[in-house]
Amino acid sequence: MKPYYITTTLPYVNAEPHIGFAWEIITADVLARFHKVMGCEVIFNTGTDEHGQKIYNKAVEAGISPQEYVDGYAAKFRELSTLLNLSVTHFIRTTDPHHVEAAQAFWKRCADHGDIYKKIYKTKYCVGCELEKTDSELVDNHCPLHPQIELEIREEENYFFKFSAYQQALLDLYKNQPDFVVPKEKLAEITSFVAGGLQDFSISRLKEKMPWGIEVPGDPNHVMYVWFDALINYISTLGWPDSDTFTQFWPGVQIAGKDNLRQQSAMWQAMLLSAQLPPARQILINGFISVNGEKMSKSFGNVISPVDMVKRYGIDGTRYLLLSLGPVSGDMDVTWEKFDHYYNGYLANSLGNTVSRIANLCARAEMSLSLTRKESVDPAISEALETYRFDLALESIWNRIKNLEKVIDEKQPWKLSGSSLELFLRQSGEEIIFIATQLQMFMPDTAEQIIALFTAEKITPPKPLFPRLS
RNA sequence: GGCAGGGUAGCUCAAUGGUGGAGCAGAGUCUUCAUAAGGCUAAGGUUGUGGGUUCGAACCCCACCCCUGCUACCA
Repeated sequence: MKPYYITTTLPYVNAEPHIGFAWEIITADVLARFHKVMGCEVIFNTGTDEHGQKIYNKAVEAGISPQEYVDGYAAKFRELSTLLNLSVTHFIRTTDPHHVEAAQAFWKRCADHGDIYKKIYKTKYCVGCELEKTDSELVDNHCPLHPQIELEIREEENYFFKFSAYQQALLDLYKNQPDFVVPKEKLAEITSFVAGGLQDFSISRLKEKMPWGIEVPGDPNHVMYVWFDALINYISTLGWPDSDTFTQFWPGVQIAGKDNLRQQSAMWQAMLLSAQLPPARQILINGFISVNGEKMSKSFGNVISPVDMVKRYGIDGTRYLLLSLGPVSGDMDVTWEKFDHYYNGYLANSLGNTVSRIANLCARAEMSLSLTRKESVDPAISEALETYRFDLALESIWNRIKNLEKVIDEKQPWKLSGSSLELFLRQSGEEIIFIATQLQMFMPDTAEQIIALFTAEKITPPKPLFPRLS
């Protein structure tokens, strides 16, 4: 069987699971299920990114050990698989012992290849905040919170990765593989970034200042910078360095948010090249979800969590609403009102109601139809999924539902009887089973329920699949 | 500032040189098998602005206005 490997990015565990990540992982799930249906052996990876300064600070703040802190969040992210009915096969935590070993082995390979060196790293420090500041945080080269205080320059010795050595190799990769990053605007963006010149980046932190990380091999005074360690999960989860699974499944497809473009499609690829491993097969970049035109944030109080969505719309309702949002490449704006509107229109009134109509007609007729399921994927759907247009795939399914509704109105089966009624019920029953079969990747439970309903010995009037919201 | 993408019906978007389309919302109408669901019909656009090329422009060219993203060490 052909191997197919897909992975999400690992969410950083300093907050509750976010709707944007739910979107990312649901699209990954559809791709995983799709490839499985197409006959591939599938590995679907996700997990949690657990090291670094922010987590360390939060743990200290909460008065618990970093490990306790991340254990709590890792459990919550693991629950997403159940919450959203995901076909995840691998869940990796960057604190897993195997990942730690793999990260150290990876570091050694980069070092052996001559791509890691020590350098004095200058940081800007605001005495007012007692914090290091990055350039992007500064206004006019001053801390925005303490503009009257001059920033101190502090120096520390860090390990650096020779990112700059991979400029040409990355440009060649983008050129030779025009679908390496999708959508293509993002490939253009990363190409222009890399073409503009690369600076080596620091990949370690002094342990005495920030101990929560993987120890640098051969230097107990340093831990790896969280990015360097986290990216390696994509192969450590496959058992790298010593594993047949790795050789069989790598390279794979990576899904990431647009804020991750550079890390995934440039830094990580350079790291792989340095370790003399093949680059990823493809990076799929998705946009952000905003709420009513505003960025989702706790301070605005407008956060929509996947848990809340599932409570209101059910698992498959949530999956549908997120998948139908639109081309995953762009940003999408949502509101609860819009979600309700689409839920009622597409799920309750269209799909759910059509299933009820036909099932009721069948039940009244008391005929034995003996319908059976047939596995097949509509070419329109595989075509849409090859280009990651989840919205178009769903649209093509809903066109069939709409058409079925038209046929019901035209044929007026409630006025039919005998063989003409049987013919109608058989045809529409087969059509609804076909529709449900197409829905399997998107709404697995709903699909099974519909198929079970219509392949039953005796078809009975069902409960509403998606009760209308008032 | 530079680079990239975009501005089409009230809303979300489709249509890349040949009579501007769909869904949703709103209007009218038919129907009752169904979750007060469904079908049909009509209406709705000077395609951001100004110029140009062309027999013909939403589409190509020039200028301008507006929106979004990127312009590296935040995980």
